[in-house]
Amino acid sequence: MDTDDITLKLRDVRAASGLSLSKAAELTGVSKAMLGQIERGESSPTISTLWKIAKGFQLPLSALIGTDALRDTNDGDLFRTVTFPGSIAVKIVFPYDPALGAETFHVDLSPNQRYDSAAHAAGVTEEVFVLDGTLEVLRGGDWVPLQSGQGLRFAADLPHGYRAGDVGATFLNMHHYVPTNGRDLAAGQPAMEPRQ
Amino acid sequence: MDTDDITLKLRDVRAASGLSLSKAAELTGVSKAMLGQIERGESSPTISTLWKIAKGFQLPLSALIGTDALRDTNDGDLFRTVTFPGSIAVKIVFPYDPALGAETFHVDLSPNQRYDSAAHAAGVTEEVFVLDGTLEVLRGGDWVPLQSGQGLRFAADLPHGYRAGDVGATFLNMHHYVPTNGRDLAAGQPAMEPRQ
DNA sequence: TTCCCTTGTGCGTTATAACGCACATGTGCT
DNA sequence: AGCACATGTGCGTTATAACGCACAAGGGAA
Repeated sequence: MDTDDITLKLRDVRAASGLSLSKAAELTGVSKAMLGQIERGESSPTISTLWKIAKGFQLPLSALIGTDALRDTNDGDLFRTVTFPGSIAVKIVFPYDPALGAETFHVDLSPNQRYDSAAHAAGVTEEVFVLDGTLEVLRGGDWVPLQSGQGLRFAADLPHGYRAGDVGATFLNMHHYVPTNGRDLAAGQPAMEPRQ
Repeated sequence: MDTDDITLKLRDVRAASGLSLSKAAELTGVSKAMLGQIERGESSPTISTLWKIAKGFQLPLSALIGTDALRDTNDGDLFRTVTFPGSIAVKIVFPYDPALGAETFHVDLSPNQRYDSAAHAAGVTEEVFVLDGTLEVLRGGDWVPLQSGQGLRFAADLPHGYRAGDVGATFLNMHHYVPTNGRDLAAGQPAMEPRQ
């Protein structure tokens, strides 16, 4: 999905409305020369003018931008690595997306390695799916044993921890945050600490 | 939803990944001075640079633009009926939870077996993580090849499909639905005003 | 035909997005 | 203390988005 699709979208939208460039310019507050250039792909509009156009046509921005571009991530060719406080390295399988409120990590623990996590924000839920080895998850006050191919879902707004077995453990770790409505982004922060 | 929220979104996204401006600049190909100005609302980025940023962070554009602004006016209510049409055997790893809006399946395809899925409801996002074998995912007209350990996130409100390789494929399939809590979707806000 | 209007595009100027570099501050380390 | 490094911001320059205006092409209507 490319950004040129905006040109097609705008052309279709304007054609559907039956408006000329002049009237569209008068309606949106964007000069008709600029509208023409955008439609021809000769200019990459700023979001400010994109917003003017969407407002003039009384349309959401999604009507101008390709829907695939709004949600498809880049092909997961290479994973970025992030380090949690506690010095375990995890790989990002699916990065945090505010629209989903979810992120997925790929974690690898050496034999008998343990990692404890403090309580996250209220409402945060974690899921664990063991890919290889054996793992124990501290949920509430109990260590829940998991084998390869097994999963566990638990509330992460309590202290919890992970402990690998004698052969180590590899598992996926999904974080689900509470849906952030609008601007209260501070409430649904992902759990990745600023660390390198 | 105001376009200034892009500043908040970008700040939040960058903080979530724990990246500095310098590293974010190196990752996205956008100068750190520009990233800083965007975060501070001192500049209205073009969609071209917005695309660079999204690509660098491996995020969809919706992670940077306010979701309210993107919502389609006639979306209507989304149905949470999960219909995973029969012909293939799936195992429920994590059942559907209304609080999360997510569910996870464990799918096993025999060699060269193919499964096509019709478009789901608008806004549904799927994630695929290959556990074993090789898999190809039909996303937006293209077959994306995936190997064991690789993942892909894509919009599932378009026709999509799965095709196993010569050795079959085992993969996790996560479905993310959109929370249906009523929100202001027609709220049009003015664009960012040019500075003087 | 001529006149008038509207269509979309091209041109020159202005505003500003984007860049590279340098600076001030802060933090950790010895 | 001092040093080294990283962070984020300010400055000057370049690239380009956006503007206003003017032009050429295509319709009708007389």
